[in-house]
Amino acid sequence: MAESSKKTKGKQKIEIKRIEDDNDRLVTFSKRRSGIFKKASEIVTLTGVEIGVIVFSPTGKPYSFGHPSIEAISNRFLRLNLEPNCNANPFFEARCKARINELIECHKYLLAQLDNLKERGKMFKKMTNEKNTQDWWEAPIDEMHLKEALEMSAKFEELSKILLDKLNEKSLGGLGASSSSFPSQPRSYFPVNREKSNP
Amino acid sequence: MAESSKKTKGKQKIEIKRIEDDNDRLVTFSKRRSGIFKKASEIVTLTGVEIGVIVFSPTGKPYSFGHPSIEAISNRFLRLNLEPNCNANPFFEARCKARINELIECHKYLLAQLDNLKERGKMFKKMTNEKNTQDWWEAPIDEMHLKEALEMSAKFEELSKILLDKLNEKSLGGLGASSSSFPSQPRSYFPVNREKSNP
DNA sequence: CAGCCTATCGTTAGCTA
DNA sequence: TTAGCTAACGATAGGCT
Repeated sequence: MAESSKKTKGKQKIEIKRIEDDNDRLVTFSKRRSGIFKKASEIVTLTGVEIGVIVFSPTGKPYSFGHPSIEAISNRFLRLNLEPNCNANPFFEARCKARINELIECHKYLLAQLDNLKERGKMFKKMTNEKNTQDWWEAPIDEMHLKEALEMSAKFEELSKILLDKLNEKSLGGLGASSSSFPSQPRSYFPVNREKSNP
Repeated sequence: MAESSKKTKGKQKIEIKRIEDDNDRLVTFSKRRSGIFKKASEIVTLTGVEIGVIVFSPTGKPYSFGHPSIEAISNRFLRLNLEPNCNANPFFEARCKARINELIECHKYLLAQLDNLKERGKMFKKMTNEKNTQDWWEAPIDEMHLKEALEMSAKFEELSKILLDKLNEKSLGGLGASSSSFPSQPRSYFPVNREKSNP
């Protein structure tokens, strides 16, 4: 049929070079950031590796994705432990701990609800084999995202524990010799390929 | 034409779940790692942002991509200037902030899922007015608890904000007003939408 | 492990809201 | 800035070197 029937031009090929238009650049950034975070999430699920991504938007806002956490990745890569935090503030610490604990509780609750509903969703699917009902149910369920959410929950707990640990350790930690191991390689693009001390 | 003329099956759809076969997992990791690094490189060229990616292979090897460099990203994120001013606690603060933001992201994700399922639950109830189905559905749904969960979520955000504020207060009052360079709302993924001082 | 090869699938440019 | 929508484009599963 006539090409006039096409609603949009669809995705067009673009040159990989700076997008000059401010708005386009921002939109492209947002879309691609999401894409990268999704890819990162997928490679974690598929291969079970650890990954961390940090990106600053054109406006300077930081966004990050990390599994199991940015901190864990960062520490593993930098072989760096938390600074001793000389001027520790007990009040602050206590507050922080309390908050974290509340968040954990809240999160667990949400997760339980989610799991519960998910189960029920499955029951529903089993009970109704008619195609029309199956349709509206099946479409938005998106098993993958549910699974992801569950995994994120596990991650959440882990993060919380790490943070609490750090809060406790904090006053004990020594600064010292930690950070010498940062790779001195030219690490842009592609493998760093450093030798590993513990394979 | 006959399908026998096809040389390969091409890319097949796969479930996003752990690849059990060791070799497949490794190959997929390599391919996708390349893909992610390429995407990272492209977003840099297209939008001129700063990004850092660190990933550990299933065998434990570290690979990284960074623009302008992993250190720069890492430092910017951690609000570290590599200066000998090791007396400070910006490490702790920055990490704490990053953590909170990850939790927020995670939490919002879960909440969205929950909301989604809740909607579906309502639709289901509308569609089935038979008492028996209503029974197994209604019982465990517990609308009140759902509402509670949603409220807790709001509370969660509030708490997060409080915590972030405290973190900021602390850095200003605690040590010298030295480094205000790190945005006071280093929210990762899914902005928290606090007021901004410098848009 | 990295490269090549297709056929497919997933991502996203360009618009609109 | 986030949310659809299309139609193309680009990434990649599977298979083989």
